[in-house]
Amino acid sequence: MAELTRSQKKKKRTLERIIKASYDVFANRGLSQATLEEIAEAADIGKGTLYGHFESKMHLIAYLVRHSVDELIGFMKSQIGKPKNISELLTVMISTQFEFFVQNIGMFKLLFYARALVKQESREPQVKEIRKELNRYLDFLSKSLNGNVEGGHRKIPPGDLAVALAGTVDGSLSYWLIEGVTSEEIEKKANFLSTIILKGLSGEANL
Amino acid sequence: MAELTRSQKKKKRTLERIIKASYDVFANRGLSQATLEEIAEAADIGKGTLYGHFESKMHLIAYLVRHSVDELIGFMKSQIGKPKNISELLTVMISTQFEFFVQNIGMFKLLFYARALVKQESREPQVKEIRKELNRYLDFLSKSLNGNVEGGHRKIPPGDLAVALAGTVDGSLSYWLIEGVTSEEIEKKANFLSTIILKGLSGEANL
DNA sequence: TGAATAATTGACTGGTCGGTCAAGAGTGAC
DNA sequence: GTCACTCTTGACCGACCAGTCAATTATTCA
Repeated sequence: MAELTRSQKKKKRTLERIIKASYDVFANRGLSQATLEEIAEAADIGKGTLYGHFESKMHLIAYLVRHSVDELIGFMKSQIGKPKNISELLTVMISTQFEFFVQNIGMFKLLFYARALVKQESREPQVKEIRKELNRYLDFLSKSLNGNVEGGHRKIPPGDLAVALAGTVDGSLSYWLIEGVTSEEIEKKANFLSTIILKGLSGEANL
Repeated sequence: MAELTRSQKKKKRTLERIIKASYDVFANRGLSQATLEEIAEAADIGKGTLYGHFESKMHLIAYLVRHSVDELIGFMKSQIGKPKNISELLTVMISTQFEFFVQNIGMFKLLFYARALVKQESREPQVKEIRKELNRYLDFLSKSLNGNVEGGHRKIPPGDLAVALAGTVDGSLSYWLIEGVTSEEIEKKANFLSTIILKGLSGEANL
């Protein structure tokens, strides 16, 4: 099953280097500013090698978005566990999201840029796929909010709740990053914000 | 004072056309994808004319960001008036922000792209100015939250409140735009979100 | 009117960068 | 070893685009 030849293993290692380098370069330089030469340089490989792994720059970006969403959802799942009531669930979901992004600023920036990208008209077919990935994340939040609560109909459509959650976390983070707030400070501020949102949501959520 | 020659009036009209066209093109195509040819085409002027009004593409972007922030702050000021308590103030500030952006999606997108831009390392000196503009908006929110309330110290630093406000509104809107939600729906959803945030903030704000 | 000044134009240029591909290096099987 | 196959490479190509500038058109004012 996992019998990889030396050649395949080498290729896999190269791929991993490409991914790591891509996150760094895209996060620091932006999707458009980042060049494939920069990425190749950062990954310490030749530019042509990139095309052995990805069809185009946009395919690479789409891959990274999918990868980020996978990681984010995976981490959320691992943290959500089996909370007893919606209040607990909301607390966990908000703080987990903050935690994940603070630990993975590169992914946060990438997803932020992706959110900008899908607002633009584009001839690139990959953009549609990227939009799908962002919606997949919202769907995951929706489902989690809907499924993990024991009975009782929701007054708030889960989709709206999901947007409120994701939007608040992402929006706040995006402003803090502009102000140059440090990770530690963000952690503290995020805590305070969690409380606020939680209070608001809980009240409305017919807790 | 306002004695403009015909020549100056013409130049002014051209400038207005450029600004209008720039918003359209930048909003729809993104800061990088948008080309000066497209903007000139949309404004129905020659490309060279752009350089009679702006030193460079980045200067144009910086101008638009400043202009958007001016408009946004102006509109907020006109709506805030003299609310009696913080609850009223918060309600007005949240809904006003939503209203402004729903009415001016182009400016919303531009400011969103600008928020992405300032996260990227860049050799362009104009980017620093754009960052300043975004912070100017946060400062305005801070000051409004701080100044317009009669006595009583705040438990929450106004700066954090400002980020919570702006972040929530911008973040939610950015997700709704991805989902393709219509203006009417946004207005309704925004209302609901206002309530949530308000409840959360008010509780915490020691109302 | 006509000379001076201001505004506008769009063909052109130089640099950048995504993508290509023929050549080379590494690996595997015999 | 050696042949076939896979992976990697970076010089090169063509498209694109910000920015320039000499020529053109419009305005001003005497």
